[in-house]
This record gives sequence, structure tokens and C-alpha cells, in this order.
Amino acid sequence: MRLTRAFLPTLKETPAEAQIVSHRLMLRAGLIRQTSAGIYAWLPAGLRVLRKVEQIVREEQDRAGAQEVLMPTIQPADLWQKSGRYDDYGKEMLRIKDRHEREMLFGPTNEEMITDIFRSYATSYRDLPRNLYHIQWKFRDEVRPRFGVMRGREFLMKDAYSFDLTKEGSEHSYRQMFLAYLRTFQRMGLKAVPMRADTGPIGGKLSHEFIILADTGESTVFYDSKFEGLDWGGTEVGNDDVPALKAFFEEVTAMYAATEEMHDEAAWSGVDAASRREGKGIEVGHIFHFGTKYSEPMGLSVAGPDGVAVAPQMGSYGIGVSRLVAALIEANHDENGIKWPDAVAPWKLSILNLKVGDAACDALCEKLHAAMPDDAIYDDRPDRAGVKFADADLMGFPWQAIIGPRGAAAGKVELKRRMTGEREEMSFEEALAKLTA
RNA sequence: CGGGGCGUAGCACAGCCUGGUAGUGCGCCUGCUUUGGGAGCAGGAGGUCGGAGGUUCGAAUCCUCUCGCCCCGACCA
Repeated sequence: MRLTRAFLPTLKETPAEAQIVSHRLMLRAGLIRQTSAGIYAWLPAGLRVLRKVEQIVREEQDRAGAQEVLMPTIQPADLWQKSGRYDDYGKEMLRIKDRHEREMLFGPTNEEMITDIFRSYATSYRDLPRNLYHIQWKFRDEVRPRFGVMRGREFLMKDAYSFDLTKEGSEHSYRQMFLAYLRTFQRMGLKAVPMRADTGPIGGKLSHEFIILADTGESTVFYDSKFEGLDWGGTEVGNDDVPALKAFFEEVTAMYAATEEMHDEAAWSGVDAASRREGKGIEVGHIFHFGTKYSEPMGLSVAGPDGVAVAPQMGSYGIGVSRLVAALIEANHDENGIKWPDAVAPWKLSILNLKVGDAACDALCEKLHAAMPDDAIYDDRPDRAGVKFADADLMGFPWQAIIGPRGAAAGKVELKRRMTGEREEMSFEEALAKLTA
């Protein structure tokens, strides 16, 4: 993509409404545009990041055996009247009426709807277990939306729902998601720590929040430093290997991790002093086991092996996909802008032509651009070098190929790594090999 | 939902107290010079001052109502 043709508006100054760094950078780098309080339009660069985050989430859900569906944003009120939450949910639920005066709502979550859908088809214990998820826009009419997409009213969420015959089965489903979440966040280059959590209004007993560590995070967290070195991606635990997954889960949850609210000084003092860590974090995921809280009132039951009807055990598993985009920036930035991890960068590379019009520069840039048409932004604007450096740093492309008259004459490309600031001059071929490795 | 603040050009702001017909910087357009970390000079475009009503000869400015947005606190992916 040529910058002279792209819709990638950057701002030199920070819009007044933005308070936190991710919001400021998202506005300055042209990722999002506010349309009203807590509601944002996603511009090309922001949308590409959102899609990449979404895709990683999707792949790890699939890997864990969950199956994707897509439920609507608008739901009928009667589903919620059945579960009893229509009244409980309060003003946070956006209620609307259609032209026939039917009561509808913009879904804040989907327990009712998925239970209703599943109920229509599941009749036997042989239909269990199942785990269904979707990635869909939600709306919660927050009293005070703030921090950009970190706490918007409209947000993109992945929510999965598991159905099991027994409590033991449901706990296994829970652990599958637990591992999937650790893998998901790690793939994005984030350090995530699972913390035992309050179950809140959704109900149930078993619940964990996933907090990613970022110095600018809102919540204070206490955790064992062992979390920092763990590699979940390499954890080979089969989805259906119940004892192995249980052992894994118990090993991880045995390590101390708690948010301020759940912090236990007695247990904390039992952790080796040298590995006690206190930091800031952002909640990006939350998983719950809640038994028959929805299956019973919604009338979901299947015939058990003995022919007796059983209400399935359920769990729900959320990841704030749009919030993750902001969280990624909170965890990866400096004074010049965003430093996208490779896995989620909108484009892998920015090609900086420092002297548009110079035959050698133009030729080398075009050649590189042609080699990576989908992964590169070619800054072919007739602007000064400083402008291009500033914008490339702001937008946070993992690699910058800096091509100026001096190097270009010798066929040399200077590669800069945004994350570390390292720069190195090399031949075109070497550069291309590095970039496509 | 309680408390506070702000709406003036694409962005950041001044002007308002003390009414006299709108300004600065950045950005944008044209030209010349410049050219490895947000250039210089010259010329130019762009705003019914959030909206409605009122006071007044005259309202960005004073009054009333209204809409929107932001911040602090209680709640949440």
C-alpha cells in the first residue's frame, strides 16, 4: 500500500479528550475515530489490527475444540425474561422497540440466546459436550464510557459457551478454555496472568480473570514471577487428555496471582520473597463456570444415559477483542508511538523513501514494495525524512526499511526494528530475507 | 447516578469578565528554496463561534432552555 493512496491519517497533536496513552496513540495513529461517547469507527490500520487479534483468538478457540457461530446483535426481550435477567440487567442494557412495538435489545452478552439455540437441537447426552463461540459486537450502556476502546459502550467480544453432561466434564471444558486463553495472549506477545476472580452478576463458582501486564494498567496485581517465564504455546496438552489438563491447570493455579480485591497477605507471604511481583494490569478475559444457572430456567435438558432428563452444566468464556487492541498498545509503546508485536501489526513493514524522485531510491523502494505488496506500507510521500520517521514510529510498524540516497546508490537498505530500536544496513537481498523469514 | 469542566476552522487553543461583527499555532492549497528525525520564505483557502429562544441599535461575549463531549467517584470484556 502506498501512503500517497492510503487512508492513514496521523495527527501531530493529541485530541483533547484522550487521557490514557493507548487512546491518544490510537487517535494520533489514525486507528479509530470517535462517533459518540464510547462508540468508535475503526479506520483501515485499526481494523487490520482488530482483524489480526480476532483471528488469533479464533484459531486458538478452534484449536481448543470450540466451534464458531455468529449470533445477531439484536435480541428479543422474551429470551431475557425467561432467564430473569431482563429486569436484573438494568440500564446498562440498551432496550429498543421495533416498528411493531416489540421489545428488543442490543445484546450485552449471549448466554440466553446460545442456550435457546442449543436447546432446539440437543436432545441426548450424546450431543454433549459442545463448546460454541462467536465474535460479535456487544453493547453495554456504560454509565461512564472512557479510555477510548478500552471501555467503550460498543465493543467486539469473543464469547464462548460450553455445555457438558456433568460437573466434571464442565470443569474440563473450563480448563480447555483456560489453556486456550494463555496461548492466545502469548501469541500476541502479551504477558497474561490468570487470577482467581469474583463471579459477579453472571453467577457460578469457578472463575478466572486474565490480566495482561502493562505499566499503565488500571488494576494492581500481585503475582509470582514464575508466570513471566512460562511458555504456554509449547505446552503439549491434548484437548481430551483430562488428567493431563487437570494437572496443568492445578500447576498453574497453584502459583500465586491475585488482583488487589482478592489479595491475601497470608498466602502472599508464603511466596518466596525474591519471586514476588507487584504490577499493573488490564483485564482482557474472564471465564466462568456457572452450572445450570441458564440451562434450568431456559428449559435446556437432554436425556442422560439412563433416560432421565438432565440440565447441562455450562460455562462462558469472554475475551475483549477490541479492548485487546488498546491493551496491546498500553503494553507496547514508547514516547514516539506504538511498537506493534509482529503478530498483530497492521503492516509488517514501512518502506521509507527518504528522497522521492531520486532514481536509485525510487527503484529500490519499488522493488521492495513489489516483493511484499500486502505486508508493507510504502511511504512515497514527497515529504522530508523527519516526517516519515515520525509517522513510522507513531504507527508502530515492526520493521522500517529506510532507503536514502547514500545507501540506495550502493543497493543498501537500512532495517530498523521498532521494538528494540536496532538498526542495521545490509544488501537488498539480505533485508528481504530477514523480512520474509 | 452524584460532583466538576468544556463546546470558537481538520487538530490544539486565545477572545467572553468589561457586547461593536473572529484570531494564533499546527495542518491544508500554490510557488520558490530546502532535503537522514515533524524545514524556511511568500501568497492563499477554510469558521452562520454546538442548537433554540431572549435582552440590546448591535451577542462568540449577557440571560434562559436544550443537545453533545470530557474529567473525578460508585460499576464492568
